[in-house]
Amino acid sequence: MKIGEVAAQLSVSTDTLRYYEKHGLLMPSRRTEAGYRDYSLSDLKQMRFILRAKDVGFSLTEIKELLAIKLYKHQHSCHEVKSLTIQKRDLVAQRVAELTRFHQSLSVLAEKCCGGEELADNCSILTTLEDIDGLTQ
Amino acid sequence: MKIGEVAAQLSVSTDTLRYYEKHGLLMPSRRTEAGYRDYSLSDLKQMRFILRAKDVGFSLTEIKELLAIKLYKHQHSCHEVKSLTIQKRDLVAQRVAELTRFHQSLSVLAEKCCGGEELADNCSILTTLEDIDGLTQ
DNA sequence: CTTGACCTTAGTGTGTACTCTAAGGTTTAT
DNA sequence: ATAAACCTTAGAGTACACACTAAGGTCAAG
Repeated sequence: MKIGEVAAQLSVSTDTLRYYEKHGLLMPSRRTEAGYRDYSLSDLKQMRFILRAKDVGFSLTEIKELLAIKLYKHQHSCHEVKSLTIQKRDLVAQRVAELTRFHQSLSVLAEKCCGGEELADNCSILTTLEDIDGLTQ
Repeated sequence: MKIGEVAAQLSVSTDTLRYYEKHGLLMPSRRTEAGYRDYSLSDLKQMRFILRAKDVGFSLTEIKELLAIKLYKHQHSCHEVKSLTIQKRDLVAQRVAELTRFHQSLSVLAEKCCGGEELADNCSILTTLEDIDGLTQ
């Protein structure tokens, strides 16, 4: 399959496929005489793997690690794979916690403000942001 | 106050202060004869505002908007300020939802895997990532 | 045989928030 | 007078994941 067909079938851009190739995530098995990329079914399968891994939140760098393990499965243990997954999960959990704090603070700010057409001269959002410890107390 | 003193007092780098200036967030009121930045107390106050706004999750671009409103409070309404806050809160909520889905998927993956020293030949994380709909079903 | 759709490469641009570097000037203490 | 500690600028580098561009080659249909 040519790059355009793969792109259409998987709903990605040809740029993305070339980008992944450049970064060692997906090399098409062969090239045509004219130098066009020629993707095999197994290439397609690998691209689906990449997209699914992205879907669950792995970065391209992490996916590259997963692919390396996948390629030589018998040289790696389940422990390694699970470890990567847990690490990522914990990182995501941290980020969720941080964003949840943001959300909480923004909610507090929003509740304090009347939100009316009054001039913002005494807007409680603005004053709270000026005021030390305005959100934590 | 010189840039180094401000930086030390607010625990930021001098680079950050220069960066904020370059991007229109904080202009020191004056310069010394030698061209050194000379920050006033009001500049310090504004920097604290910026840092607090960052703490609650506003981006520098959004903080710039807030500062513009703050500077001409009587030309803006509480509605505008609250609107920015709510918008940001909702954006954060979306991101939290996305990351929570990631977290959920990663947890499912992790639970499926034994995590032992077995070779990864049949690792369920790897096979699930290959398998269409493996996570949503 | 030419038009249009496709492909190639290398390289640049995007957004976010800095961080670092080079090459130099200033201030303060000794 | 000189060294250390500070300051200045412009510009490059970092991470992430692409998107876009230019300049050109290839392929299928009419």
